[in-house]
Amino acid sequence: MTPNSENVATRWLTEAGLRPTRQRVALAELLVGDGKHRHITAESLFESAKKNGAAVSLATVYNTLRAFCDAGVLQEIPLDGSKSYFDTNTHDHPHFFWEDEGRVSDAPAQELVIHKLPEAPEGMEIASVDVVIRLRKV
Amino acid sequence: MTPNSENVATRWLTEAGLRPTRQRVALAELLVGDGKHRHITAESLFESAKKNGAAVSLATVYNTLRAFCDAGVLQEIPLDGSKSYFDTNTHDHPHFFWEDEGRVSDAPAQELVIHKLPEAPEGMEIASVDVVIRLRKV
DNA sequence: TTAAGTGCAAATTATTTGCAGTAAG
DNA sequence: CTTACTGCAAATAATTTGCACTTAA
Repeated sequence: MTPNSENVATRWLTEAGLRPTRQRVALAELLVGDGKHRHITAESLFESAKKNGAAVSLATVYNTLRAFCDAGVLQEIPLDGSKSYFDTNTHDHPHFFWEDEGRVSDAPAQELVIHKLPEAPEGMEIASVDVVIRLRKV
Repeated sequence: MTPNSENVATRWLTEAGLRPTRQRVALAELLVGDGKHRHITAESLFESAKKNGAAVSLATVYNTLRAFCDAGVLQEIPLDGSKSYFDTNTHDHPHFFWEDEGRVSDAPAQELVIHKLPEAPEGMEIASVDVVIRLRKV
């Protein structure tokens, strides 16, 4: 927790048009406090919060993640399987999914070059292009 | 239902090493009976089965879809959101996801050209590359 | 002051499982 | 015959919601 991580978190929230409540600031601090991107699930964020002594209920973690997504400062990573994964990096970029660990990480974006992309059908536009590279042990 | 769709379905099952029971043949017929690819959910397949007079329980639909995936003749489509989608086309190919309808369709594969792909990290190999193009109304 | 946010516990949704019965090889 | 499959109902897992309480603006 850097000295100004709370300010970073608070700014991040207000810029997204979200009221910086105690719980939200605590969660935002864990997400963007050090300027690095994170890949989390509701459960994993809830655990880190507890570890950091932040009193937040699991329901609030869910509601907060949903609010962050709606505000556009967080993005859900499309994976099959039961849990939802979120990423603080909201730019289109590829992900590695480590099948045996059930873990997500960023794939180097500059190493993915899409040369040609299908056009959106009539009356539609492309909201995003999600690329997930699934990895398994050799 | 073409005259030989039952044979197609039965062959599809036995080739996958699955016992062609009455329920499985009925479901396989709905999936591959006419040689076209399908995008379905457990619920949607259950509904079509009922509509076609096939008596199959929902639990069996789930178990069967899981068995088909394990056998490699069906593939889960990675999407966020609560439901699981499945595709009878098991080759790596891009999908359109129609956000407002919650529907999946194939994107023209020949129009996606990936020119450069991140390498798999040490000790890992790429199992598949999933590309989902999310569409929204203009 | 007041609308938005929070925390429980209960509800919902998608999916899986235990187990007794049924059927395919 | 024997082992895998099926169906139900109950269990589980992730997530959402209703509602009384709290708090930021």
